[in-house]
Amino acid sequence: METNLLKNISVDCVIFGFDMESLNVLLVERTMNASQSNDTLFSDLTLTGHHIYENEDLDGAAKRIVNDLTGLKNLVLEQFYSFGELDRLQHPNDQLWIDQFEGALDKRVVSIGYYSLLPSLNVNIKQKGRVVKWYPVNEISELAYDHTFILEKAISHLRYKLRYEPIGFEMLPPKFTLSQMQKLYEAVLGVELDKRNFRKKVSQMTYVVPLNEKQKGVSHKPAQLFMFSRDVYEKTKTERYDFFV
Amino acid sequence: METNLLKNISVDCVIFGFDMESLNVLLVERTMNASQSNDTLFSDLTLTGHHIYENEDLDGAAKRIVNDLTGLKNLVLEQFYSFGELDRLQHPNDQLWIDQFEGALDKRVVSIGYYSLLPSLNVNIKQKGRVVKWYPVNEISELAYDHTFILEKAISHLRYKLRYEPIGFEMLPPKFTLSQMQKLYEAVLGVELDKRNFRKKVSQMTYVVPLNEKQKGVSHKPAQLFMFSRDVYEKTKTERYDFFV
DNA sequence: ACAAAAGTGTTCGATATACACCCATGA
DNA sequence: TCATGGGTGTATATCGAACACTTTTGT
Repeated sequence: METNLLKNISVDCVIFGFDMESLNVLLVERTMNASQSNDTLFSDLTLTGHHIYENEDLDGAAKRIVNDLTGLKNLVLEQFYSFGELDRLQHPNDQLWIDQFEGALDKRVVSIGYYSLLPSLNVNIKQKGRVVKWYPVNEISELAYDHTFILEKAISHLRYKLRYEPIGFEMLPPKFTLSQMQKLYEAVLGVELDKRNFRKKVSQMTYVVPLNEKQKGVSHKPAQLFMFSRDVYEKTKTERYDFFV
Repeated sequence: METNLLKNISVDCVIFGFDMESLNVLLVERTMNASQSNDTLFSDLTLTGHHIYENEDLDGAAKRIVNDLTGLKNLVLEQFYSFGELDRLQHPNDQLWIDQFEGALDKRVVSIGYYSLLPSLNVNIKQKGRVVKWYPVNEISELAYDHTFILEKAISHLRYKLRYEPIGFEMLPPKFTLSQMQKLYEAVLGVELDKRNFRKKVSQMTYVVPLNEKQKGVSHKPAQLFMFSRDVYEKTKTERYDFFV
């Protein structure tokens, strides 16, 4: 069914997850050994991406890439920016890697950036011989290729969007407490929020609906559980037309 | 200096302008005549775009495309979204056009969308045998290719951004009145604003600075002139970390 | 009984909204 | 002197920020 890969176009996916502590990203280890001695030449981390097929659209490619890694379907995927700098794959390490493993592909590649929000950290990552792990976004240093830049763009896009729209619930369990939701907002926005003021705001979000159910098995007062209703959100949202200073 | 065109990648530019009345877009007529009879087979409108060169980055390609059409350099250019639907160039008219004028290019093209804001409508458009005109965004019906979709994305991106950041001054003359600025905001946001409340907000924008100069030659009370200082803006802006319901 | 997180209200200042009249100029 | 758009202030309602104690559960 799938045909040729387009050698100049790829999709890179920034896969975000939340573990009730910090905002995390899935990264793949890229380790290159010398062909004879087997010494490690370099070892670094990349986002997950792939070239697109000729008969596949961009959203489809993003879906395929995340699905190949996590086995998940129907997840939130959003395109946020495209990257086409001339030198984006020109680091010597990148060149070595590309020559060895992707020799047929072109050195000039424009990559379309997508991000995905995962339901939780309990997903089973399909490792396929590569080491894939979650890393807290605050503890990531330099990535391979231009992936540090791509990640930064993704984070600021996510942050920007969360400020005005209810995204992010996909990183919480289907039933969540308000404290969990608050921690998510704090992790994404990188700021501490006041509990009472937070709850006052949330109580105006008609699409965050209380369930007839409480937390169980916690050694403190069990919290009320809530769910996010995209349905209610879509039906009640109104366009904002004013502007802010 | 420039080398090969990448056959699978193009950049499309949405060029916005403002004439103190409405928000406008530059569109190019695409008219196809039958080879013998010279009857018009179809005639419609497109945005302006072009494939990118192998040794040119995305921003550079966008700059080149707008410069070719307007002769302007150093204008605001911002990437907003990329378009890669399989059927985006599959309308029979598009196929006819591509076969005739761009035969060497591939039928599978991913296009990176940029928008540009022009200083005014007084720019000299380089016509190059094509008919290029400004059209009020509210009066545009169907465009060629997937350009209606691209335009819609561009408008909503512009609108979204104007609500939170001072962009759009590039569509005003360097010295402008508050009424002109208000009309711009109304045209972009698609809403009427209260004059006194608008001015109250603007007076908090330290980067909109009054000049020692007034309008001349108008048959009513001459208005105070203002300028936009990006410098002041960059120095005084603070990150917002809170969120809205 | 203790530890741990849940849950709750008020005050104060800032900001948004609604609204109407006089002013300076050119024709 | 008239037509045209420029320029201004106040009252009211709403929203954001700061802040501390009681409740419920498991151990």
